[in-house]
Amino acid sequence: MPALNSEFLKVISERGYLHQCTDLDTLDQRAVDGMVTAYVGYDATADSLHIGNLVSIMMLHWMQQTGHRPIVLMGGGTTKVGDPSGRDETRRLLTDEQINANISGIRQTFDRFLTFGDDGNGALLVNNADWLDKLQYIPFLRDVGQHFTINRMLTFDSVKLRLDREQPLTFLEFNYMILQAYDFLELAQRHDCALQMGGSDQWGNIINGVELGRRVDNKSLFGLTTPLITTSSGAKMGKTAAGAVWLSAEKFSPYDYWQFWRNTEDGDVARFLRLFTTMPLDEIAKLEALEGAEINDAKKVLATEATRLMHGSEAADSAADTARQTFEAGTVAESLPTIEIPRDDLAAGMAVFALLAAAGLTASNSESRRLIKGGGCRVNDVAVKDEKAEIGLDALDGDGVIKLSAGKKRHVLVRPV
RNA sequence: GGAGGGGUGCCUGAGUGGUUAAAAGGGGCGGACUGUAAAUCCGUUGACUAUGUCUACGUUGGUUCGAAUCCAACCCCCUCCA
Repeated sequence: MPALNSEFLKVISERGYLHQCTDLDTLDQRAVDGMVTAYVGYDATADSLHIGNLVSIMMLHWMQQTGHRPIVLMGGGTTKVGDPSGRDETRRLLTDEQINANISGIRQTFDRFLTFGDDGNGALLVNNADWLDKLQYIPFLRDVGQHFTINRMLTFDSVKLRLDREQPLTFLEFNYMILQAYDFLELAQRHDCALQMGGSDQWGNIINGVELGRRVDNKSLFGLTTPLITTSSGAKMGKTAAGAVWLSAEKFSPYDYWQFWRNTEDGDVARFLRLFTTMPLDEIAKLEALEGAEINDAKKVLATEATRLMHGSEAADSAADTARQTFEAGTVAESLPTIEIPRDDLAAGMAVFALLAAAGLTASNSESRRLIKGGGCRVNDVAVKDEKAEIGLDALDGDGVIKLSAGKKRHVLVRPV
């Protein structure tokens, strides 16, 4: 790879965000010559983004930090179609209300990473429903559709894989790549956007946009993708006991978020520090040199820094402190997740398995019983042996709470009210 | 429209009348070992205050003492033909 000259691409490349680029040298020169405008699109399939979106968010962040202008494209229009990439099944169709609610949930995340504004390199947030909803079918087919051949569309992974696996692909979904390509064209025309970025699974969709720009407006547009982030043992990143790792604090608490990063595999720590924190590379290099149990120190830095970016310093420090008290000092941290239960219920005696389920540590009473039978449940750090065990007010500790644990890592405080 | 194949638990996938809440693997959860890591080993993996009851093999009915398994209708998917 030739040496990069632009600050933007240097950072992107050194920190590990760069996977593929349509024309790296020319893009590099553009970024040296002046401000580049780039976008990443996010479909509104849920009311929060998740950890898988974080790489591209960080890339937008660095882009702005290095003097360029990021655009966040909310897929209010494309969500109505559904991206078939990487899926065997048609996406569930969402209503307009759901999509709009999801968009308002998602946009909050970006305030942490980008500075929005109309002047200079202030970030923009746009919604492709603004132009897609208004499209006229025949004019669109004539203006845009003529530039796509079915022959070529069938060769893209998003389509090809589905057909190869003999899974149905609806005509609706088949149109997704055209609409995404058209988005790029619109953003190029409206905001002089020259670069689309995204995950490696978006490569096909992205180059369609690049080609459409050249054919329709004779513009030279660029595409750049990030690698799919997996753990060093090969698993897809971002699955925990609770499901996906969400970015919104409502769906996934800062404490859980901190814990997620704290439990990173050894082999991933340095890579994740580069990708998911803004620490200088030389400091990361120092942490990377740690070996054995000392890697835990690097993991704590990773957890705190990543949480700081997402939820702020206060939440990050608090999560780190809660973890320290719980795992290292062996004390009961007041800031652990807490559930409240009626004092009368507790006074009458409550089955531990019911409490586990009520605390959300298990999904059902049956699961609670299995947990207890397997020796995985503790009350105030004492293992519960009898699956029918009950506890009452006498289980309250000096602070008036009960510490309930499922396994070694998941703890909840029970507070009578 | 015609012919054939198929729809099983979170996923993949066995099972063609009865010890089948359904083999096996994956994933998840818990335990042991550790460093809140990985690897490995062990246990567990429908619900219900529970030696039992209920719900579950696309849907709805039927046959039978007994159905994921047989029959009928319907829904959905795939392949080939028109």
